[in-house]
Amino acid sequence: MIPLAELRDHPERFREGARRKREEAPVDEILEVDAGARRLRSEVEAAQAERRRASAASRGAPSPEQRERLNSLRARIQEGEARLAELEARLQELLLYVPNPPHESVPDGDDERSNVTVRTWGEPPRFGFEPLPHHELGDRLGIFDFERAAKISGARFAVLRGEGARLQRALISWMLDVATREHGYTEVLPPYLVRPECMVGTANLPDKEGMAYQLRDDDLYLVPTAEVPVTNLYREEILDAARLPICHVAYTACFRREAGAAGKDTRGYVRLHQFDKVEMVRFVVPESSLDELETLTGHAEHLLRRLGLHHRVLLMCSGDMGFAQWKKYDVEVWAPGMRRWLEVSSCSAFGDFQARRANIRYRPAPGERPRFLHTLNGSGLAVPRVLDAILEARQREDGSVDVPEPLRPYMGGLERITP
RNA sequence: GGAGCGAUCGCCUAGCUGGUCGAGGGCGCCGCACUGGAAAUGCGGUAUACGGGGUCAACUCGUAUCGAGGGUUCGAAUCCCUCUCGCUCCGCCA
Repeated sequence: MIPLAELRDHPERFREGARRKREEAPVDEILEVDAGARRLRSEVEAAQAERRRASAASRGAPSPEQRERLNSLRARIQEGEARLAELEARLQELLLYVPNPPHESVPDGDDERSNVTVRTWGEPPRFGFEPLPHHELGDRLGIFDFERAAKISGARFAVLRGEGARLQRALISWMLDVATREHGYTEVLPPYLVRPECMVGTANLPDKEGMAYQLRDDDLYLVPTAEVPVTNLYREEILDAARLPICHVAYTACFRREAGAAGKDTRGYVRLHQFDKVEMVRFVVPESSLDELETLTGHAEHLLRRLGLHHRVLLMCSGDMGFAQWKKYDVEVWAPGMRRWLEVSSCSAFGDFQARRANIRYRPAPGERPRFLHTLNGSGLAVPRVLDAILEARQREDGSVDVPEPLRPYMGGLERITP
């Protein structure tokens, strides 16, 4: 949510922000509704002030004439209030559709072609043979079962078996341990079902309606990412500045309808309706927001370095970054079997955009007025694609796969998965 | 699923025989006094939103806000209705 007062004073900033993001923003309609609401509000307030005075003056025993006048005042006030409530509801609704303008360091561009590679780590692994894509490796190792997944749940679901399931579990545990032990995060294990206001708080609603699974009999959504429950942990709260930054890491399964992705990534363990992800969320003071984004991105990269996986960091251009983000980096890992980059983390700074929606504030110092804090989040990491990269990058000619060093303790010391 | 209780200012709480209640008390916090310094104590201050005025800062005026919405009334935190949320007990279940 963007501040109305700022939009009123500088509408061009938000028009420009939306233009850069290649999105629509109902700026003119907001200005119009706002102007009307303001006019009406002063009228209603004047009438209320009059009623208040008159009612107090005639306290206890209003004369018939006074009574009549007050009754007509009440009618006017009620009518005005009703119309005002409509206008304000409309205004609030419209404000939810104004995108967060990108930070000035965000490059302009239409789509992913304008993203900027800020750094690359490592080299693509070399093989003395033709490396296989992970789904073929997985078949040979017997760790994927897409056919039965489809039988029980449909397309874009996966069943992992044996060492595959174990490897996934190892990745989750290891990533949580690195985040908590080395990067200073506090682990939380949140609910997978959330109320609609949480989805609005993180801006997964109303703009991205249709992305999340909704329950039929209860007004709840299945979380599309841990970002939603974790960010909303402190909704409607005023936090002590001394507590900031608050850093949480959470593992959850994530559920996405992938409605707009028909035909995309249909092969392999890449794009699923349900997948595991470890997510980092930071609540910070506004001043440190963009530094925090670098820190957060660094944490995601660190995991890939430890796994020895070739990866790169992209600064998202304005047209490719999404409605709520202020600035965003994607971290992509190289999958040599498929010969393509896989997005395994998306690290975003939101400014106070989410904090306004979820009403998360902090008190800078005792006695001072509360301010909105800033939120950030980033994957650390999306598990399936990391697993893909591991399989593909660490495969041998005989179809076996070396378990990366850091994960071995989590696999009972297992060094290699063999067919 | 059944029964009951509750929702007030950062936190806890009073008010609920309708006006003097934006709202008392305590805690916390801020300032001052006292002190060598501190504790204790005393005094004062301490909500948010929107709008008007303003050297657009301090500040000041107005209006609203006692879970939400509606009703009764000249006037509602206080009375009535609906809803939401939370808690407790019973049932059920892992």
